Amino acid sequence: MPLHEHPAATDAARELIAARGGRVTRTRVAVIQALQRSAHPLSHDELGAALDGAGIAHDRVTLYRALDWLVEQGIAQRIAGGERAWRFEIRRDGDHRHAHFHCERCGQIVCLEDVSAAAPTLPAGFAVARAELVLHGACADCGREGVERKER
Amino acid sequence: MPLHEHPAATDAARELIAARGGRVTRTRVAVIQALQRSAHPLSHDELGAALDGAGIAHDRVTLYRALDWLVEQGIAQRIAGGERAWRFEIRRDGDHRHAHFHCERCGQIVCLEDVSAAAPTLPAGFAVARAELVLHGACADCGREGVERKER
DNA sequence: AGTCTAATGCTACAATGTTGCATCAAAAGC
DNA sequence: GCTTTTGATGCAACATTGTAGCATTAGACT
Repeated sequence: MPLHEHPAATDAARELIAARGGRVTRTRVAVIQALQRSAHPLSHDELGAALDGAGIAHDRVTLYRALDWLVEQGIAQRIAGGERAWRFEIRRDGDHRHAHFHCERCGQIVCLEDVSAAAPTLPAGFAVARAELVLHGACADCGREGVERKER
Repeated sequence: MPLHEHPAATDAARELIAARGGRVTRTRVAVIQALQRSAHPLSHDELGAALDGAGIAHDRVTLYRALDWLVEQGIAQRIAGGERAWRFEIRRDGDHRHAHFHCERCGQIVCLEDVSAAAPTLPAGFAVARAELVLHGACADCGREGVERKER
């Protein structure tokens, strides 16, 4: 059992899962909590590290499948980031259509809560399910003068 | 030598390359032409097929490197599409910051020429180099009633 | 034609996901 | 509480997408 687990947060995660008729498993609970605690979207790798940190055994495939399920259920959402790997974040109430900033120096993805992708006019017949706006550049930390470029 | 090659288009591509001080090679010329001819951004795979069709021998690595060079030189640009693989398109005059539409049924990427990603207000210190706006949904063909869902 | 070196084409590898299948354990029934 | 059922897991093997190192080829220049 993970040390110092917060009961209230755990219960919220468990309910979120049970409400969808899914089985409440260590992996799913831990993934939801990790996503909820994080200020920015997490990659599969970062989530794996979080599970390790929580003392929860898992394997790559299990994590992929847990994430697939969460996305399918609308609990989490997948975003495309700047690199090849997907990143995941919890879907907050409402549509939560915020934009993301990808720092090309440190690789970090930051949520831009108050920036939303405007739905533009489209050719006839096109139906938009969701819009993804990603800004690429240098974040506040990396953009400062004198800051060493981090290897990445 | 490719059959029925259009001399004018070939010359334009050759000049584009030479102007950057690069060597004019079969691969680069063919890649530029394929990108110019295509109405939508092409994946690495699609480009490979195009080269095969033009009777131009190549290998995966060469194609990746040719594309890297074209992007580096500002001749082409990379976009993130809906799937894992990059897609490439020719950079037209000016900044060419148009948006893209990703059809979740047929996987196709369509350029939305007159939709541009609005540069939003950012936290202090953030510098935006480029913005990527991708709309996900169903394209005109796939959205029509009675159209069979294509496997993908 | 000969020289120089950027591009190419291997081979091998790395990163990110996916599939199939036997096993385990969460939820439900007894 | 014990058993059953089946969703979730863990493992092995594979698929896709992209990179690195290095010997060889072929543009460009003389």
